[in-house]
Amino acid sequence: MPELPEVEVTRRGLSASLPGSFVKGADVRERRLRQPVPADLAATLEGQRLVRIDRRGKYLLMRFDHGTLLVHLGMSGGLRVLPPHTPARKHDHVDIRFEHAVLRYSDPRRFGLMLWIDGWQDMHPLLDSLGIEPFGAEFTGAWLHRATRGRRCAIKQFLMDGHVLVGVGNIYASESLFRAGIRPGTAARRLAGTRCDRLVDAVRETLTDALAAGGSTLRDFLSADGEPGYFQQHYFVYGRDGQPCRICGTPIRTLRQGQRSSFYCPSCQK
DNA sequence: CCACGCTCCTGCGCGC
DNA sequence: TGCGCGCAGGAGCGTG
Repeated sequence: MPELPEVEVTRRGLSASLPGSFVKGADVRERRLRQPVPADLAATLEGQRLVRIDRRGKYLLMRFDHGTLLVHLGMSGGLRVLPPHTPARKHDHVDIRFEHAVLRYSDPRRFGLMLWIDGWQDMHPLLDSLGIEPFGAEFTGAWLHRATRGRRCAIKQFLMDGHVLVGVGNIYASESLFRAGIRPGTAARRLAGTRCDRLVDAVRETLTDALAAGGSTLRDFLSADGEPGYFQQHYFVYGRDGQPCRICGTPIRTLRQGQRSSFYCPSCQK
């Protein structure tokens, strides 16, 4: 499932070939995503040049001459650059046709999103309330310590709250907490300053490693050129219930938090 | 403001 | 071999 590293890998992949190209047309085969794909998307995009691609959290912001195509990959979404006239398969919902390539959006579970915003000012409710970026200067131990004061929720759920911090989903939340030596069920407000420092470092390291490995994958994710990422081979705890901790050998345990599975080592994490 | 649970959707793995 | 079931999950939204 695309988390921040996968989205960033996609952004870089697309940015290598598409900017500067003009849209010849678009084909929307399935409009029913999280919100409906605009009915007039093809008419809107036709003739516009793709200038560049930005990212905010897990949203991709494709900057065209007159506005921004906002794309979220949801759970199972992917964007790929393909040769013109490549036949569409099941779940290939949207094509944006450029002169020398087609940008294809596929999303079996249709949790993704594709919306048009006029201009480049990112005036959209979905973007207004997003939290801070994990690679931004604001994200420090001091910030985390302050932000968690009074919060009774578990630190794992706090990390995954996109209105606080963007880009950390279920997989990397578990992985980051393992690296920081903090149990996922710990109440956010009980973290002392030094543990906040350590957690901030762990989040950055986890995301950096995932990015360097090309993003992770469960089953669905392919980067922009169609190559799967390989970070999943490096998971310390995610999906490893009952298997020995890679550090100390203690069996990894699982925990249900807010309808999500968390994984942790009862020995390495306190 | 905060915490929590529900919802969207499809593919896969499991048990029988 | 096939069927039905439960699970996976980002994030908005409604409720208390």
